[in-house]
Amino acid sequence: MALGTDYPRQDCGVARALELVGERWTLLVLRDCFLGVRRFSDFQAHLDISRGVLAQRLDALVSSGLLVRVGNGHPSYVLTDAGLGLWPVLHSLARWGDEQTTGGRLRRTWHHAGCGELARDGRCRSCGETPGPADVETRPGPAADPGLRDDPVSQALRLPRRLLEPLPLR
Amino acid sequence: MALGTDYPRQDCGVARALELVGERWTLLVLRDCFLGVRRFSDFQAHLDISRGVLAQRLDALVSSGLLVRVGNGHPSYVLTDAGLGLWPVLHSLARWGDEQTTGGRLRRTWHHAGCGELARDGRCRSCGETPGPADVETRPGPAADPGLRDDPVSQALRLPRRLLEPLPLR
DNA sequence: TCCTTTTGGTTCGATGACTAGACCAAATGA
DNA sequence: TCATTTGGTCTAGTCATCGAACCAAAAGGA
Repeated sequence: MALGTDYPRQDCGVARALELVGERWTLLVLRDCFLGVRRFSDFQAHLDISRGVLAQRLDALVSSGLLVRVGNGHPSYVLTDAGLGLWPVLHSLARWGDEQTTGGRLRRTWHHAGCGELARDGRCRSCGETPGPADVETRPGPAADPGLRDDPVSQALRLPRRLLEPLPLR
Repeated sequence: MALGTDYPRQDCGVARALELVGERWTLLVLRDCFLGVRRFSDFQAHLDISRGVLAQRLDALVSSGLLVRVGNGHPSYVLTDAGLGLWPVLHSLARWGDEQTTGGRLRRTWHHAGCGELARDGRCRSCGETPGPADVETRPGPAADPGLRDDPVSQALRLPRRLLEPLPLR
């Protein structure tokens, strides 16, 4: 890997993970994948990321096997099993970020679909299971700021959504 | 925050979290804090990080309230409650990084002290509890590479260690 | 079919971040 | 008291990221 992106002499899973997902924007691209974003222009509209960096991040995620490029023409980018394994990381990171900056109120809530809300450790408060991302539903939470963005992706995310399902755009 | 480090127009806990801990090296500094590293020179010896960036990261972590500087002379850097809240993130990230790069064998294992090994979701396989970091013990795992480093911190981490306790150095 | 628009990029120059290495003052230890 | 360690700062060079312009292929409409 290129200088400035790897940690070659660290014997630790955190360092190996950060070589795959530690660059600027990468975890936000993957978060969007969980939310149902799949196409280049939708990532761009939702993230305000420069096109060059977005192209480089998508390429890197595909070549490291976290995303697959689906379709010949204008492709979709879809999480692989390796990418799906990041769900616990992204869920705990989202919760911690909200806790630090809103005093515990969430910008977005996470639910075991048809059951109960998820606790901090990812378990359903109602049934005690730890659902995978395909069984999780998300909704805007009490600390959401609807005035911050108005792109089509943000609009679609104002309704309850099942994770991983493509957003109803275009 | 400086340009290139924040995500000002993202209404999401992940973005807020990454503004606090998303810069290069920051999560590895915090990982070292959980492992018991507390002093500037020990971070430097263990991380091979440039001194300027290490100083900037420690300053930033102190001013965002994730670390406190303890002592007048040569200070120690110790996790606050806010910093301790990152334990689930770092544990799941370490596991995922190992899974991606060693085929599931761990570079380091995590145990509920005096009880059982931790599962991927942080629960003790033996008693079912989810211990906080103060009750977790860590040991080199089957995928550890003892030839990679030979600094004093790495040597101290070859024995079982309780998280958060200062390493027996100097 | 042709024409237009959208999409998915690439390329460019400017700016900001990270690097290794030199340097230094205060704290510590003998 | 003196030498060494520690915890930094500073600098010049390299690398990454930025916004903007540009472009070809794909998709959609007449």
